[in-house]
Amino acid sequence: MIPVCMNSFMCNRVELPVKTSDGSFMACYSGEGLVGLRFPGDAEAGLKRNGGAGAVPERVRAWHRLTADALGAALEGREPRRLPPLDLSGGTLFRRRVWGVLRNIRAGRTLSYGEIARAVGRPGAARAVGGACGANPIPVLVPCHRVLAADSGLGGFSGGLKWKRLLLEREGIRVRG
DNA sequence: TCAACCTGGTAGG
DNA sequence: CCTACCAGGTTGA
Repeated sequence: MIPVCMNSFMCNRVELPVKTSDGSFMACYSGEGLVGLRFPGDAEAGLKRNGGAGAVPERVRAWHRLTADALGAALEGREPRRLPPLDLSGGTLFRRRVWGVLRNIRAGRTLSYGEIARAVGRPGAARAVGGACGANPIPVLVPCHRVLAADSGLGGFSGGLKWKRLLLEREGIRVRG
């Protein structure tokens, strides 16, 4: 018997919109959980494979409800009470470690890229941490926006710095500039 | 092997 | 405070 799926990258994916007061986000699910979240307007229609070909499994709909609730809370600057399972298997070991640290930064708090580098045992890898943040497939819920430069500067944000500013603002964090 | 990155630290105006 | 510069870890091509 051939396994149906050895890794999430090979699996069919389902994309569902999350309507919020800040626009319509797009959530993407694998067989393991939420694999991606895109900001409103982000084209990148990439690897979607469901194509409306079938009904969305109940399990995925349940995850999606959790996603919608969590995103709603996060956009208000609150800590989501519950998250759907996150499928972060698409990342390298280093990146998954970094994302793990990100998930432990609570709303209203921040860390610097260098601090995270030290936290994962790679003191000199601050820049690589930036790369890992940029590769984060689930922004907002995996809060890469809570990472600032060592001088408290804003740093970067692949989703657009306006979003980073907005998210930090909602959490009551003032950024210089 | 190489260049691209969401860096950090130092040195100089 | 600001610009210039470079060492630096990880990744994907």
